[in-house]
Amino acid sequence: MTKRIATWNINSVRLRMPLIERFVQTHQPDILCLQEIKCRQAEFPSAPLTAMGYKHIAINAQKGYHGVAIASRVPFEKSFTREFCQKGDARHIAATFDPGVLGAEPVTVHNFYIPAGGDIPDPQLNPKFEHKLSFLDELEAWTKSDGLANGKSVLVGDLNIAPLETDVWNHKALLKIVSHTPIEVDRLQRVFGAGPWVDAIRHLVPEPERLFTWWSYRSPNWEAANKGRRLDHIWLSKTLAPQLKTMEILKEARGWDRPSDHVPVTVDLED
DNA sequence: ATGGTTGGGGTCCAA
Repeated sequence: MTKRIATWNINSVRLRMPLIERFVQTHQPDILCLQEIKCRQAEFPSAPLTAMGYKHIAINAQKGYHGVAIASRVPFEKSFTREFCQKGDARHIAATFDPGVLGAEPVTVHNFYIPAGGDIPDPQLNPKFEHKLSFLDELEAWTKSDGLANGKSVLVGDLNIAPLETDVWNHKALLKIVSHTPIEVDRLQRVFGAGPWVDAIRHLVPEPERLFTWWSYRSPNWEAANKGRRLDHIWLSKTLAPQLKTMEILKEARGWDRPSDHVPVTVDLED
């Protein structure tokens, strides 16, 4: 059976439960990775998710900010989190699935919410940008030391970086805008250069086709202006690439009532 | 170059 993995920066999970229900009804993801849940552990809407079939839930929460969760219809063997930059932020959670769920071998799904990085693209002047770069450095070191890509791994989430020229609406205009600056794109490339990783979305839809997963709230006519960026990602260990069948970026979700500024991204993996 | 909007928590910060 093919399994569908979805990633979605939900921007307050409590507020968006009607949107999650709508997405689940139409797309039936098996494994749903959420970022920016913005609630404490006890406030996470586990009951309605369980009622929708997501009986296996792992949460890394903090009050008010950030927070990530994995809700799955298929059981996972274990889940774990890692703290980055010793800041106490809830920006990572992972779940390891037994052989038979996502192929013949165990597969770990990592769900990330990488720091946005503030406005000024200079780590000397902007501690948030420094945090973002440090987070990426730590992630690179971890993927190397633990051989994340050598095993069977899926890495999803809001990485807050649009690495390619066609991942933004205007490459030149955004070169000094945090999310598309050469310095952070270089760091991200180092993360994924540290192992044999495949950008699942670009593997299926290569450049120069433009792909966006986020449109700012600050643009009243987001659809007409279409000044988007591809901030949300799904990467696979290269050994999983043969199982990759399809992907979808659900752009229409940006137009739903009281939307997140990010839309769901899904891939289908054959086992 | 600037300002635009949204969410959470609480009278401002993060995105």
